[in-house]
Amino acid sequence: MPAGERRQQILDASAEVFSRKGYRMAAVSDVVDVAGIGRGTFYLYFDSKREIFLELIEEFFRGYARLLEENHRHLEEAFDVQGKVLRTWRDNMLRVLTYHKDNPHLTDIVYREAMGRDEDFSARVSELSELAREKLVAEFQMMYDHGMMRECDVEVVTSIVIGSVIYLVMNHLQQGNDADVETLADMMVEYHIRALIPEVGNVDRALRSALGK
Amino acid sequence: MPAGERRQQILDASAEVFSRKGYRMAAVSDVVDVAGIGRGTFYLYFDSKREIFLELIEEFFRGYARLLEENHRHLEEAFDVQGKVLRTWRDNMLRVLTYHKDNPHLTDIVYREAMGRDEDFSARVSELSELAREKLVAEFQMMYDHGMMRECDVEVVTSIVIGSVIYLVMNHLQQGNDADVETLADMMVEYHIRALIPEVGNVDRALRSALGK
Amino acid sequence: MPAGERRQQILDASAEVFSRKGYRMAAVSDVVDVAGIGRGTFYLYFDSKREIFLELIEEFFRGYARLLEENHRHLEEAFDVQGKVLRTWRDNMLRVLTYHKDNPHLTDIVYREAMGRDEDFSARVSELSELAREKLVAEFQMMYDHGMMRECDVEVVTSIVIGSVIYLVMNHLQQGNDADVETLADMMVEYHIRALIPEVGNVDRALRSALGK
Amino acid sequence: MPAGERRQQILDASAEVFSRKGYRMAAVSDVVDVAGIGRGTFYLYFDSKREIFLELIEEFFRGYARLLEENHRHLEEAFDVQGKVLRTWRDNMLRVLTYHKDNPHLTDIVYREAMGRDEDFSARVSELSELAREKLVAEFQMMYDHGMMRECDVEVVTSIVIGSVIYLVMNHLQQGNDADVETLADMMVEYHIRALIPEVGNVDRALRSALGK
DNA sequence: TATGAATGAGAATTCATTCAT
DNA sequence: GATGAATGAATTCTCATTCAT
Repeated sequence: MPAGERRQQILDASAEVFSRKGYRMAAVSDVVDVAGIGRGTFYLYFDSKREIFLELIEEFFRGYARLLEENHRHLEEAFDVQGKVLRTWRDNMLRVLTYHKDNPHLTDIVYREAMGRDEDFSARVSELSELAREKLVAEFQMMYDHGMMRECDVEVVTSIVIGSVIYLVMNHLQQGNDADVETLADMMVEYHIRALIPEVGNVDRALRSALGK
Repeated sequence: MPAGERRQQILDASAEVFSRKGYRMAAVSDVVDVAGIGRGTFYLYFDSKREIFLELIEEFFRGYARLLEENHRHLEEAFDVQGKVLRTWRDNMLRVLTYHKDNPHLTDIVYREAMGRDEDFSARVSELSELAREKLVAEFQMMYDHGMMRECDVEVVTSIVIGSVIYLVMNHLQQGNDADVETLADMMVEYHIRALIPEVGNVDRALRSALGK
Repeated sequence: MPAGERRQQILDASAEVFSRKGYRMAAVSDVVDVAGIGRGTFYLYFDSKREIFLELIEEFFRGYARLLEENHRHLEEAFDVQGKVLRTWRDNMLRVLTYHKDNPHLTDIVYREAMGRDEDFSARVSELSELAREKLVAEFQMMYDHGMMRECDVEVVTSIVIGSVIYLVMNHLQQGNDADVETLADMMVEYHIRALIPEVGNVDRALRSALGK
Repeated sequence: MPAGERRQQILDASAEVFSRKGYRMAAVSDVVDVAGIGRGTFYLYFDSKREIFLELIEEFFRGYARLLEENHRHLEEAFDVQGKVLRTWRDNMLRVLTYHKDNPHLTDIVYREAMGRDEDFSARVSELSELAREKLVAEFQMMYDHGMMRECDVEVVTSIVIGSVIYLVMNHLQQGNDADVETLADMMVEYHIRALIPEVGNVDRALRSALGK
């Protein structure tokens, strides 16, 4: 089997195992059993249990960062087109939810396991979280600067939105709770638009624009 | 030393240790060192490391549940008084944030550590989280039933609010992030009132009523 | 059992095991079996297998260094007394051989195991060997300076004597080969006096003086 | 590449690696890396790590035994020629030192590593050492029988000489300690002649004869 | 009640050897 | 012949828990 595939196979197995048992409870033994390989083979591809766990986290944030940058670009472009911003923001939210839904194990690992204070990797996790957060702050700042948000503390607002996304994902998109991701995105967007719109009188128009109805 | 005090002393020590090092990294050894007792003494008061951890979690949720019930009662009573509901809701939010701020170790343990999938206690944590969630759902349902919320999915809204609270607490009230809890409560309440108010035209009045300005 | 005794008990057991099986082949498991203690108990007293091995080596060289200093002092004092030097040198040699005979396990470990290139401790072993060697060089230099040795390269002579001592110890005093240590000392002393005496004509007198016959 | 050459190439690589890292620390991996061959190729030429190590030791002792036999023959022949014995003995010593100097890796392996108690090969090493020793004992016995040595314990004397040779080699001819091998041989021979000569009055003549001065 | 030395099950990791290509 | 990916037995070390004092 080609080295790349074998590596991915082990990554996949470990994602499943870490998600199911948690980092500490998961033994390398469990991972190799699921991957259907020998104990030593694991160490041909990864230096340690810690390393593969970090790799999964990096993988999640790599994809997430890419997505957020894409979103950022879409939003920037949307400002040039009349009435496009909110619709774009809604599409961005949909992509964020979809990303989590499509990567249930990684999502689980990042939001449940990696948060834990494990001196082995909590520093790196904080760093990556912070990077993601900064991208979101930038996005909100941009909307704020374009007068699309009422007077508010952008940092706090970002926390509110991120928290609501994470909690929504964990409660409605994980573990068989497969709510319809489009509906959830619409609800989220409506919620935050109502909360943030500068002129409440424009709410209906804004919602129509964002949700395409 | 009286048994009760000794027990609490150990609980306090373990809260600090678990919060600092995490459940898995924290050794019983660390706890007894901080508590200034012998290794065996620990086991006179608690059956196991798992048990004391669960006890801390129960302690957090016991206090939280009491608070939420109190909040619920206040809200119920508020419905009888003209223009009191939103102000009460704001007070409730303040109490929720204050509770977390006043119990930083327990907050840390519950939201960072206890989330982890550990067969030792994740079942119980889910159960307790669910109980807390149900109380919040009930509160929102009550507001909804009184026509204080627009047409929406109460479950989803509850998730959004809970997520925003947790993330705000973890990012703005933990670890030396000493934001002013009243200001945060006001921001939160304004945010969610704007998002949820049935008639957007009444927003200013609602905010004035809620925030007492 | 007092901590000091327990520690010594483990040291003794490990000396026996390391001497019998060698550092690499000896498992911590073997040591605790011989000591009659639990696996974890070992780690209450020593940080690692490497550490206890180094401790044994340090123990050997600590005793050896003390002995060599004592010898040095005796020799210095002997220069003040007519006809005492060679006799003292013979007593010193006897003490050296006796030290090795009395510490068979440590001797075995130092000369057979510790010589091996193990990056874990070979540096420290070299350092200690060098210290012992320097003391012996000093002793020979002192005799040389007092005109008790013919013109020669003191470094080379020291190597010759050390080598002969080690090989004699390993072949005649180890593993049940318990030759009489006094006889061996006499043979050694006679050998080296003959090899080193400045005036060959004085040999008989020198030997009589050294061997007390 | 012809099988014989390939085999020797691996032997050379392993000699270097074992000498540098020691038997236990050296991985088969290191050997194949140095030899520039594949992992499996190693096992086409040698059954195991143990086997190649033993092979190196056998190689050392094969050469050494050959040399000692040659020395023995020279000595036997020397007895027929007036005043030739000591000169021959000196030449023999020179060849012994030269052999070690010319085979630094094997020397290192035999005297540092192979001494270790490793059930894998220590029995064989003892056997080979004993064979070499016996040849040297025979040589000394022959000299003793021809009245060229004073009354003494030949076994002990052999130990002394072997020990001095080994220690001299390890301290003055290994690892960049590039002493002149002829000078060392002369010093050694002078030392042992002085120590062993039956009539001390003949020492000067003996030394002149041995060292050719 | 309080103690802390002792325990041993369990986990991560290494590396000599095999074998399908 | 040559290769190197795969293997798994074996080893070191940790730490929650017990129990004799």
